[in-house]
Amino acid sequence: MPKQVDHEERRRAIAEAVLTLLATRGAEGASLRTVAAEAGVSMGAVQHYFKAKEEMILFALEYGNENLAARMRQRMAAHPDTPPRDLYRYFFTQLLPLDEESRRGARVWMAFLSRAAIDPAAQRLAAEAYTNLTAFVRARLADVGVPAESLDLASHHLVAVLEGLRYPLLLGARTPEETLAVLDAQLASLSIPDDR
Amino acid sequence: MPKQVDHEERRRAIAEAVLTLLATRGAEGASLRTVAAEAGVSMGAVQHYFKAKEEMILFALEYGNENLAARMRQRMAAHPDTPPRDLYRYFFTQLLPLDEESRRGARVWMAFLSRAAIDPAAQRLAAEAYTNLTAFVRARLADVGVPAESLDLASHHLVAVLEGLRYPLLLGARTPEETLAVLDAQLASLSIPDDR
DNA sequence: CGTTTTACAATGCACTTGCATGGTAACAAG
DNA sequence: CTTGTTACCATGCAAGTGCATTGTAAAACG
Repeated sequence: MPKQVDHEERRRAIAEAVLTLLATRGAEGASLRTVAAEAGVSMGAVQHYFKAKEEMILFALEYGNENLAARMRQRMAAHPDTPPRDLYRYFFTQLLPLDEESRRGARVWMAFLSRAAIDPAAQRLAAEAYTNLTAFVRARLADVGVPAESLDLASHHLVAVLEGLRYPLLLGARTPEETLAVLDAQLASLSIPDDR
Repeated sequence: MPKQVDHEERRRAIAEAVLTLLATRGAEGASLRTVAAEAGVSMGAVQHYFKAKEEMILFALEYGNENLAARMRQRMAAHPDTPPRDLYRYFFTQLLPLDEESRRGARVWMAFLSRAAIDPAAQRLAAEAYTNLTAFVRARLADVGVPAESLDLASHHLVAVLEGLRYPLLLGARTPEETLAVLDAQLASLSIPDDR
């Protein structure tokens, strides 16, 4: 066997380039050539690791999702001593495009959605991402004592608010203050027991 | 002067074709040629009415927004005898992709958003559309007696919920029942006086 | 050593893209 | 009838697209 290369590592590096291009230049901006240039490799390399463009895009989107989820878990784990009550608002604000990193994520997610509206494979991926996010939010709400019988509705409701706050904020139709006010109102409406 | 043609009418007809293509084949599916074919005219005709593709797309998006707003107003006006209390939930459900027409609208709006993330002109248009929608929702909430001091927050909150319910429903990650349950929960949380 | 498999690189191809150009047909104004 | 303006249509073009093909260098294996 020839040159030993970490296959998956290379694919992830290319996926990073795809995500950057999706965020900065949109879906049309991610061609085989621009991706290769962004990743600093030749077009042949990209073709070597992905047999078709569709596979490349889908891999990048999936990678982006897993990566986001991993970073979230990592951040939650980085504060093991902080009680859930103090942590969960921080977690939810991380899902809003308030800094450059999450702005990029929101842009990628928009490109993802617009593709999912057309491409069934992307649609399945996006639906799965929604399911995972909802499950995660549900677990956070359970952490802070939202009663079991309202967990379904509360998590659906909160995910909708988070999703709906994202785009107006990203486009500048809302200020961060207005956005956070709505988030706080939503969190306040949850039936959280205030035991110390 | 030559053949008398309703200039604006032709542009709107082409805009309809653009919206159809955006909804069915996404942003990449709306090329000058496909638009011409969808509208049943030659490519030269499209070029005659729009000097550049960007102008065509932006016009179509603007037209789509105005059209949606007009249809909404028309539907509200079609029931002049119904009290606001009974009308406003109907109005809000119309903004969710529950039937084919509003599903098309939601798909167009997604294409709009993904373009707005890249193109500043589209961004301005989209931000304006959010502002208009929020103002309209605010007026509806005022109609049903939401107190003045909570109108800002309530309208922002409700718009976020509507926006956030749209995409998971469109992608099949939520059922219509789950979606409407969240909407009803949001409406129930408003401080509406229940006079008689 | 030689062979084989992997990891690219370079180029070519058919196709689509937005746009420019040149022409033509129709109709109103003089 | 002539002229001028409008409303197209047909075609051409450079650039970009995804993908196939071919070539090459390197390293593990016999």
